[in-house]
Amino acid sequence: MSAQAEKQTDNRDLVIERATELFWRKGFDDVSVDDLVKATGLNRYQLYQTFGGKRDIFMTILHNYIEDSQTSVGAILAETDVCPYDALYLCIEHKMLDPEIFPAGCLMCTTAVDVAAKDEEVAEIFNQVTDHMHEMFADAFRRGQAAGMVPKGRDPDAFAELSHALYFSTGVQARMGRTRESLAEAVRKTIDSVKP
Amino acid sequence: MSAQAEKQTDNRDLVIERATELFWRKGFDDVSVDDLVKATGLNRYQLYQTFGGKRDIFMTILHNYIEDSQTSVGAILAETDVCPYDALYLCIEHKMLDPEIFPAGCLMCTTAVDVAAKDEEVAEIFNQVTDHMHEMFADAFRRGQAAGMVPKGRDPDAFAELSHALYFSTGVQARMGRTRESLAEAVRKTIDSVKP
DNA sequence: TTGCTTCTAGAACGGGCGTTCTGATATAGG
DNA sequence: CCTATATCAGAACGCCCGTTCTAGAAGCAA
Repeated sequence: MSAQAEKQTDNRDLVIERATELFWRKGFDDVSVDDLVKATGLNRYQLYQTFGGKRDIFMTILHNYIEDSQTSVGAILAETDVCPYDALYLCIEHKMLDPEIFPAGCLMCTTAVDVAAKDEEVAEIFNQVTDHMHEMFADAFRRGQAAGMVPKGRDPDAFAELSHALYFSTGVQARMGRTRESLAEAVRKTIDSVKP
Repeated sequence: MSAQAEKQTDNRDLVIERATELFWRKGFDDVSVDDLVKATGLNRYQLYQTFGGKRDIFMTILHNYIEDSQTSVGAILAETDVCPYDALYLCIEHKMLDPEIFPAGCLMCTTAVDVAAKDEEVAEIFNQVTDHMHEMFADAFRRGQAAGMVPKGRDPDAFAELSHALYFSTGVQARMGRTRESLAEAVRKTIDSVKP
């Protein structure tokens, strides 16, 4: 019983992981329920019973993806001996420039363009996530200021906005055929050029 | 004959304008041929005879959009009495923050995420456009340096990459429910914070 | 008017979608 | 072993898509 429950959990996590990979790479519209059946190993019956439908599966993996993103970005920004600008690069590198992920970009970024534009619920979620991420980057910058790593005169909110800009633009450019190396160098160069 | 030819041209331009508006706002996949028939006033027969099919219509309006973008961005960057950073803001404002356009974002940006990721021809076009835009921004920066408006020590390529980053991220954020005012202020603030 | 070409509106077609249904199969309790 | 419940694979359904086809209206020269 306990072993079975555990196996169920494992399965669910694995299913979410496989579905995430699919939506991330192809975008919501280009993933069919057939694709999900093939990728997850679940049949239609299980898929509909467990999640409810295609959009419900998507919402589940989206929430999961957001939580993971916030956790990993938070962990990188929490490193007290890394200057905020370098931490920003590490966040982008970790989320989008890993060869395992590239050129899928960022699921939030892709979803923002093709789903959020026509789905208010998703748009509202993204507004909240964006606000939260903004605070995380601004806080990291303030900690960097307190630690004397970045000048006190700079505006933490401006740093947060710059972070968003680099993050989202990397998510777009990854999907439009630019090479990983070229993109990584561009991000690195841009950050270096605005570093105090 | 000449009047008819002129009317034809007018019609074609109008058709392209209407189709562009549709694809820009909704994205390639969410525009049906029925939508195009209703929006353009052309019937299926004319549409297929004139352009060839949905993807051909899209490629036509995409090329047209790119040409217009390069022209208008080039014109803004050519203003010799505006510093490159301010010109960058004006470009973004003109292309994406106009209330007439907002919150459609940028057609290239949207297409990059949902079409270019699965269409090599479109990806190749975007690589060329991106390179061209990069040169335009870098050149403008060099002219600004020559005119003494920005310090000679800064890297024009880094400025061009920053321009891309702000441009693309604005294209994403416009479509995810952020208000025009908030986005405009964010762009303004980010640019100000990295200005020398 | 007649006869011929051009254009029009929408029906028709084949295919893929998300979702639901169903008859066969596996599993578990008596 | 037998029966009842749970699970399965995929057939079926209704819908919308891009594209093609077609019967008839409109335009026009003779």
